[in-house]
Order: sequence, then structure tokens, then C-alpha cells
Amino acid sequence: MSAQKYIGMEIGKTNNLLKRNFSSNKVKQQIEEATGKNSWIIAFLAEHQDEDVFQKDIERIFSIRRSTVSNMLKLMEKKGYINREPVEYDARLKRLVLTKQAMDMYNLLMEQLNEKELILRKNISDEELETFFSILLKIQNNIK
Amino acid sequence: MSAQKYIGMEIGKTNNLLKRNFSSNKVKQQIEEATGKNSWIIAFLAEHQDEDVFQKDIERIFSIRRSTVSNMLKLMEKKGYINREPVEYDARLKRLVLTKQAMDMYNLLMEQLNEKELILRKNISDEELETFFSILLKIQNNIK
DNA sequence: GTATAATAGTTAGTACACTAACAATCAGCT
DNA sequence: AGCTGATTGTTAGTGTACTAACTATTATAC
Repeated sequence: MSAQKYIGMEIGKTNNLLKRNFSSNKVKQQIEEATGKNSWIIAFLAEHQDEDVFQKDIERIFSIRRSTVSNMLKLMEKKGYINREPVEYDARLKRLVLTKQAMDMYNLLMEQLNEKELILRKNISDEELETFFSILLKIQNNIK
Repeated sequence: MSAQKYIGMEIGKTNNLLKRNFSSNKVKQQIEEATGKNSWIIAFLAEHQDEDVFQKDIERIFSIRRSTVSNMLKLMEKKGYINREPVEYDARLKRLVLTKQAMDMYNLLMEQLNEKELILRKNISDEELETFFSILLKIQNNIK
């Protein structure tokens, strides 16, 4: 029984390890530091500059609740990474726009994210990785 | 590029889903509610009643930092699940002891944890699961 | 035997994540 | 046009998790 592993437990442990060692993305010459999640959001916004992106999209993509998004984006605005602008066609929506500062960080952030991804994938074959993601997807579906 | 998945991202998303839907363990007739991590800790202590367990052990087993353990156990003490007792042979250590209330919850908590585990494993074969855990272990080792 | 290093736990400050309750706006229906 | 319900975002309060700095004790080394 004590040898049996629990999915939630193992994922939680791995998530903690990631948070500790792979979360902070210090960008040289930047005063404020982009935390792990900040980097992902900046990357997403940079890759979708041609469309309007709102908080509700961040919710869906990153699987976080609206209150969390609200707080995170408030911090990112304070740090000078984004602005939240109203749109004409719907007063409820606030369009998320990257600042120049954040856009300048994009390439470096992606480099860092990809570099870390390579470290995480060490000793894991492409086939194993595919299996891993497919099972993770099954687990995600089992939760809902 | 946008189709490529990132390990940290997918694990983070899954962890959020777990936290939202599989974390709370309401035990009938209990005033206070044992949160997800509380349940795990109670289970661990119940299964190791014959030995002395200290905060440093919880750190190692659950892969969380000492400050986190300190805060979590302070809350659990407040809720009446554990007591922290000094030991004679080392004044730095505080032995963790389950209260009667928590011991009474143990069987029900394990039932709930196992029940949830079954839901998480739906549509996943034993072989797949073994692969999944082995890759997760590789990822954990890649982080350190 | 005393100085130094290692270990165990706490506290302050911050980030991330949740629920619940709220306000504002929009969409649909009659 | 006006009511009802859905959508979007905020706020308050809490739990989990981190780092950094701290205290207290124990172990080691000289």
C-alpha cells in the first residue's frame, strides 16, 4: 500500500519542484522579474498580437480561475508588462496589450522556456513523451 | 510551435484542475474541513504511528519547503488534527502526533483518496500508468 | 573547550490559486 | 421596452508554496 503511487500526489510534487527550480525567469537589464506564469502569458500575448485577447482567454488557456487571472494581470500591469484597454464593442471586456518592455523580452523569454524544456526532456524519448502527454490529457479529462 | 506542448505548462494545468476538483475532503460530522494536503499528511502520520515523525520528514516526503510545512502544520494544529511535542533527545525536533479526532478520520479519508484515484485512472491501462509514473520520475530527476 | 558548520524550525513578505459574493454589461425573450 | 439570465471582471478572505533572514540547538573540527 505504501508502495502504491497516487497520481495527484506525484503531480503535486513535480509541480512543486518545477515552481522551485524552473519558475523564475530573470531577464538581464530588467528591473522587475517575470515569474514563471508571467513568462507564459507574455509569450501567449506576443504570439497573438493580431487578435484581441481578453482575460477570459487566459482563463481558458492556462486553466486558471477568473479571480486568479484578475490578480495576476493586476500585478503584471503594475510591473509594466501589460495594459488593460477597454474595447468599443463590449464594455465588459478589457483587451490585453503588451508594453514595449514586455515585447522586447519575448525572444529572450522563449529562449529560456525552450532551454528549460530541453532539460526537462533529458533521457525521455519522443515516443515516451507522446505517451506521457496523452495520459496527462486522459487524466485532465477524468477530472472534469 | 503553438502546437508544441511544454511539460511544465501541462503539469501546472493538471495540478490546477486537481486542486479545484479533487482537493477538498469534506468529512461528515467534522466541523473543520481537511484540505487535500491535510488528508495526505494525516494518512502518512496514521501509517507511521510506531515511529517518531518530524517536520523534516514531511518536507522530504511531500517535496515541500520547511516554511511551507511550518505554516501548514500550524494550521493543522489549530484545526485540532495534530499536536507538536518536543522530544527529550533533541531540543530542535518536534514530534508530530495525530489527535484522536484525526485518527478517527483516517479510514474515511483513505476511502476518499482511493475513490478519487480510481476516477483519475479511468481509461488508463496499468501499463500506461507505469509508463506515466516512470516518465514523471525522470522529469523529477531532471529538475534537481 | 571553544569556534564553526550543519540541522530544525519560525517569521515576514510575496506569488499563485481557490471559492463566494458582488457589480456591470450584454443577449434573448416576451 | 423591460425582465431575466448569461458573461466578464473585481474584491475579500483563505490555503498553499516559495525565498530570505532569523533563532536555537547540535555536531564537528581544531
